[in-house]
Amino acid sequence: MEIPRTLKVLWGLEERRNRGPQPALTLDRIVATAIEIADHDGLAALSMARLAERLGSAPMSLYRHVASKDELLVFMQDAAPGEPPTLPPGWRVGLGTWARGLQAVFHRHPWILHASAGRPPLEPGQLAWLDRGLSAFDGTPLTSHERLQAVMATLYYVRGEAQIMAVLLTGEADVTEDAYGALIGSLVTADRFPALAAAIADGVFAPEAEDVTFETGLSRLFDGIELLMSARN
Amino acid sequence: MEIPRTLKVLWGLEERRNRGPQPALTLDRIVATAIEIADHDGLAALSMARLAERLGSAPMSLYRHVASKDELLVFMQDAAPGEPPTLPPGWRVGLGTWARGLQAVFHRHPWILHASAGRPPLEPGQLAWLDRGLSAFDGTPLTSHERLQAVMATLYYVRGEAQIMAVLLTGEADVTEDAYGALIGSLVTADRFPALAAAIADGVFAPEAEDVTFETGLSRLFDGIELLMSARN
DNA sequence: CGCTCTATGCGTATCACATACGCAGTTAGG
DNA sequence: CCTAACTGCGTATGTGATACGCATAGAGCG
Repeated sequence: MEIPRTLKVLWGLEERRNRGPQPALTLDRIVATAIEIADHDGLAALSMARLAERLGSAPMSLYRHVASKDELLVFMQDAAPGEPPTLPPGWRVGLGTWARGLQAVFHRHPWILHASAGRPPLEPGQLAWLDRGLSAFDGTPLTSHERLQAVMATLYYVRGEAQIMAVLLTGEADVTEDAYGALIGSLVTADRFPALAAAIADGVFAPEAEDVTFETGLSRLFDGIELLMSARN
Repeated sequence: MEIPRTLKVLWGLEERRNRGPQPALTLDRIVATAIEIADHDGLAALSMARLAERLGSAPMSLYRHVASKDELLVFMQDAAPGEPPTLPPGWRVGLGTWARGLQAVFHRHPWILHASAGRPPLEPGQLAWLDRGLSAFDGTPLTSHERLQAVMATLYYVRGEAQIMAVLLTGEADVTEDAYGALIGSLVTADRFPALAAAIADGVFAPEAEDVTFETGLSRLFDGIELLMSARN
């Protein structure tokens, strides 16, 4: 079982010698700048050339610190979420805080959703969040397995929501929000999409009160978890 | 309010003249072949050149039928899911069938998760699925708004799960499943990740019975929806 | 029945990008 | 002070998307 280089670096397992010149570039600085670019201009705008330019170095210099662009993306994914929030007591508020913190991360760094995880999490940053999420259930009667499944379900929900909402908020939309209502109304006919047409007729796509979706769905999920828990008491 | 060309094509609103030579290439054939490539070799392997080669034409010929590669991706996203499944009666089984159908789509076409939606759905394929999902609640006491939120929550959950699981199943993993348990056990220490360490000690990452996650979490969510519904009766 | 106009296939060229390879300069430790 | 371990980076190569414009095919009009 060989630990991949990328993980070794992330966990600080790489022995650093100290022979050569003073590094003008650090991995931290590279990753931080790459995150800035991705946050500001999107993942597509992040090229090794642009990154090097922003860092004041030549493109190839980056490869002394990063094996490939893919590895850089892994580093970025691990660093961008930062420390998970401190959770208030009570599993429901606690996990709610965790979920909203995660949502905020995805809103701040939407590109994380495009850079795929690649495997079950083994990066320290990811594990810190997972650990914090699990800690919300300290003192509850759920088994470890149930706790993990509850946290993962929450993660799925938050991630899915963020992904659907991401591009909507990025402003890439080729149709404005106002035009959307009109367009969908004209395209959706009752004979072809009966249930949807009925919903539209009830005004579900009117521009008011739409952004409660996240909280509402989360409450459903938490209600379900609570039901499981109360079956244990 | 101008309807983007892409949507016009998808909804068949484009008037087709019929003057020139018989097209050797059709949009349908292009999209179907592109989906094949993406399914088989991943989205990264889908280049206009490779696609053209598979179609027996020159790369630039594709641009007569598709405005750009991005537009092609939208067409692919719309076509790949196919028809939504017919739902059995009863909202819970119905929505469950819908969710599992959607999960199957994501497993069959994992690249859909990477190609971003771009906006709230306006493609006929997406709307067909949304409509079918909503139809699961026919005859229930939920309001249109609540139905939409329930379906969207389910969508978020399924999509999030698929995205986390996708690359795991693609086999890109740089760490085998067996090695994973050992690795995570050695990296996660109780002082740094107490809750996670406890869970691991309880064997949550042992290789047995892990894939029930999808159904379990979905049951939690459905329980929450059911609670809302029974409050209405 | 030939003319014309629209649509199609595609060759060429350009530009952006990731990255292999190897040289040259730098400095800590012997 | 000298040498090995490192760093920065110039050059070159291959891939990919796509603008532009030419040549051609065939439907409908005269």
